Amino acid sequence: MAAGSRTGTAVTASEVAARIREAISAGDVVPNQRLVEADLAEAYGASRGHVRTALGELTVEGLVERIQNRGARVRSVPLEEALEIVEVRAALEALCAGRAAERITEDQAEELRAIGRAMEAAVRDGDQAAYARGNTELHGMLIRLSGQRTAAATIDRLRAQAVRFQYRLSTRPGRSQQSLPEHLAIIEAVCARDPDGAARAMREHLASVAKAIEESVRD
Amino acid sequence: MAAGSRTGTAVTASEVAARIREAISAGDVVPNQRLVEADLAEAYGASRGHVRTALGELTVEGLVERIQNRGARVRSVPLEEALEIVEVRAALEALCAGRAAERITEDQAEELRAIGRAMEAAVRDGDQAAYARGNTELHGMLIRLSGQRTAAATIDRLRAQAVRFQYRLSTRPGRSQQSLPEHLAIIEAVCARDPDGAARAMREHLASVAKAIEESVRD
DNA sequence: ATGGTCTCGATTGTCAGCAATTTTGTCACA
DNA sequence: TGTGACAAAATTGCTGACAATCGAGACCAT
Repeated sequence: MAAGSRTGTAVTASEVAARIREAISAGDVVPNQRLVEADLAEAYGASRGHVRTALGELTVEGLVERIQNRGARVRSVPLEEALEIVEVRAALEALCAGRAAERITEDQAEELRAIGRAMEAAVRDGDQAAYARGNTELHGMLIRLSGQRTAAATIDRLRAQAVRFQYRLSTRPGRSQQSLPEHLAIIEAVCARDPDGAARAMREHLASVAKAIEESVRD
Repeated sequence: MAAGSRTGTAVTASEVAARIREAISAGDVVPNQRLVEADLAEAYGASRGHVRTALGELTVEGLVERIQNRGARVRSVPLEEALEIVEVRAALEALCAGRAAERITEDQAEELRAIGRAMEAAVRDGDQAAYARGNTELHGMLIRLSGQRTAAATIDRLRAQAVRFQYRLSTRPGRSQQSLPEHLAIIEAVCARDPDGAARAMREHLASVAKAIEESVRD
């Protein structure tokens, strides 16, 4: 609905896919919501054919579920699978954290510490949005520093699937107080160029995330 | 070419995708080989539209590369990326091996040991095909035992991408002699219900695979 | 021979329309 | 009121035709 259609511009299938991906990430469309081809086509100013192929892409990526003759809906990821995803992310982000610790330069280490300080400040000021931003930056920077493109792509895809749980978590009161020391431990280990320590700290952090997700669903 | 078209049966897009996946795995089509839509349509007895969506799927999976107006080709995975893939697989299969060690029953342990004995016999008899079969069974069984569906799917997808290097490796003389003890160590740790040991043994095994791949390309 | 331009064939990309299927709405009847 | 049958609407699935694009080879001038 928020999406206007610019007349004249031809919107490709991958552009449509990107828009839908964003809409899912932002929570504009919720799990199990139907994605009607004709509606999307009008909303994004694309042909139905392009919308169709976009939905195909998203199905392979695991964001969308399709049933024969019944159309596409946003896939609803069950708790059990979300925990699996966090487990896999733990393995991969631990790998990345270790590699990052091996490769980080002094300038980059200072940048990482700055993120840590910003997150501390955010917790002190109770600024949830700033904390979430720092969280994203931290994980993103470690993945970038690792130079592991395959792991990066895999993590991205998995995170997109579990976005609903991530969202729940970040708005949970007291969550940042708990995770801040975990994040600082990761930063410390990476800046100390301790690969094993960094990997361990990352695994512990994501184990705590898994636990928090489980608790947040119990309510 | 080997693929005949059964007249009368309607071949769906995912069936075509499966056939092409097989063809890539089996080495019937080689990297950089063009995949012409009309040819595939005739070979598999499908419409061009179905072939098109199949190629779309495979592109998202990373098996196929598409260039605007120039069609699809089998993606050629560079060495550097193949090593990244093995690294990611190491992290994920180590996770699976650990979980398998936690969950394995006595019956399953005996089955695992049987695979180990078969692999020993294959090396003794110089039966490369049997060894490769055991290798596949072993890794597959550990992944299944772990119960980690997300990791399983990810590993599958990655392995399909790097299949060319796997193939090179298995035909390399002396390779099985080197990897047999690594495999046996994994089996032993899993059957001893030692998760950390199993994970470590798996990581070491895949580090050795990475090294062997690098060497095999240098020639 | 070399380089440039042009044309043609091969191939991909796109669309509109129709067929098939599911869902929704209506109505008669117990 | 509830239920089943049936018609109508909505939606997806598919195909065939056409437009757009690219590469190869012919042809020509230098």
